[in-house]
Amino acid sequence: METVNKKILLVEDDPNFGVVLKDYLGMNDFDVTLAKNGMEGFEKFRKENFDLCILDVMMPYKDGFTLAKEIREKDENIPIIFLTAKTMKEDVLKGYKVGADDYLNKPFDSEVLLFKIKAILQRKSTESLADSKQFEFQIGNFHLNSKLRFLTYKEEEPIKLSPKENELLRLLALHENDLMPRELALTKIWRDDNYFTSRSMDVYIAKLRKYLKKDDLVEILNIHGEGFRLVVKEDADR
Amino acid sequence: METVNKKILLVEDDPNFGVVLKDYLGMNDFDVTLAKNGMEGFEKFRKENFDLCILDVMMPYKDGFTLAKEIREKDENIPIIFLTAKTMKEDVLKGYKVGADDYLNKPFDSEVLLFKIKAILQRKSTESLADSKQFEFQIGNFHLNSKLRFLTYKEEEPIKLSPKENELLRLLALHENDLMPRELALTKIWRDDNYFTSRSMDVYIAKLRKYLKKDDLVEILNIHGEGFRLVVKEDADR
DNA sequence: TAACCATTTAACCTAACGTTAACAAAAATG
DNA sequence: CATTTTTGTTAACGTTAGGTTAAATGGTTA
Repeated sequence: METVNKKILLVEDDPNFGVVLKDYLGMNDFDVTLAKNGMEGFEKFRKENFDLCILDVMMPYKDGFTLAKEIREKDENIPIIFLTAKTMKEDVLKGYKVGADDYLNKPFDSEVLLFKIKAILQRKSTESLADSKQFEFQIGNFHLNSKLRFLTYKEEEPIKLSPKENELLRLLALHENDLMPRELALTKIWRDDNYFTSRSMDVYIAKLRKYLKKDDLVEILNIHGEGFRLVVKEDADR
Repeated sequence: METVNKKILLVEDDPNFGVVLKDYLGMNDFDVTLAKNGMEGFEKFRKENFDLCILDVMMPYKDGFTLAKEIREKDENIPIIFLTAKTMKEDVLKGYKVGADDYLNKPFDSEVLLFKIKAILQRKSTESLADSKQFEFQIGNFHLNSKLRFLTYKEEEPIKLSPKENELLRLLALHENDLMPRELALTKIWRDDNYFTSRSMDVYIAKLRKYLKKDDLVEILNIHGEGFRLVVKEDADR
């Protein structure tokens, strides 16, 4: 089968290390573009469509986090792996805020990096099955405009939705009458699947249920241990 | 969320190394069963449902390759990783013949093993998404939706099934009118074949019989000492 | 700084689930 | 036909997931 190599943007200021890593990844069937600093990295990012970014944190002029933030503005889904010399907690936190997919502390085993890359790309590729560009939904007698974050019941005044409410309802709508796995919402919306994000999600399910109570045809059911299901019953009139 | 740990069968004759490795994997959220030789390894493999096998090649009585061949006869898809002291070409070839998924030469970096395991399991799990599993069944007048865990009788309100009820009924349906061996359900669903899981399964058979009582055409028969049979009689009307 | 809003965290409660025990019935064994 | 093994059924129990409300946090804006 014809398979195109995955494209990786590698931003690393140490030229020796950068070239070695680039060659290593190249030998493993990745197309690697090497940038020597954050500035150059962003330029290259804008010109090409990469599948994954590997960013050194400690770089002159523009550090990895700042670069990541800029990259995220252009593409909120691209996987980012940080290379960092320090294990400092604040750095890790900072990284997660800009949506790091993984971390590696230098020095690291190159084979480990390879497996992380493969694992992330695989995860993303299965996730993207759920990716959709649909932003408007008819849900029973409700209409959801996910771009404007409006939920309208019949001819009433639209209800304003918060970002999280909106994303969650949209994800449910994308799976209308089908299972929307907990894990999917947590990784897509909260970007982290742990006890607290899970509880947070439950809070938002409660909020959505409150909104949706207006329409008897619509309800959010739980499938224990699996996720939720947005059920839209057939209108008896039709 | 209910996430069951992956089960690994580790067959390693060096007791010290075996225990260390078992503990290390255990710390990383794997359930590891350790066997001291090929014989014991195969016994344990038959009793439980593992997700992956790690086999030492050099072992007394029964070497890793022979064991792998036996394991492959029972399950042609289970991932196998070989641990070997030598890098000899013929061994590598021999390993690939029995379908090795990966190799590690001793001594190896434990973190590398960890990433190999994760990568392999992830690959297998996405592969298995593709081999279209059947999740919907017509059972007499019942309809089973195994994805949403619903059992619907004619036009009545669907009955919610618990995960175990659902899996068990699905397994019976896959063997409709045929024997569904006890051992199969126990290893596949309970992942362990012992007295207690066996009694637990009987409890679930009772629950399913209660649900299925609505339809005279459907019943679960026991075949003493063998297993169960989901019988669907022909509808006289058709 | 105060006031506001979205989100997270905490606390507490209920429902769902699976296992186990206990006892009954049926089938196999010899 | 007495005994053992396997299966059937019910109920109690402990654990975990989910539901709900309110308070804490944190960022933004006036």
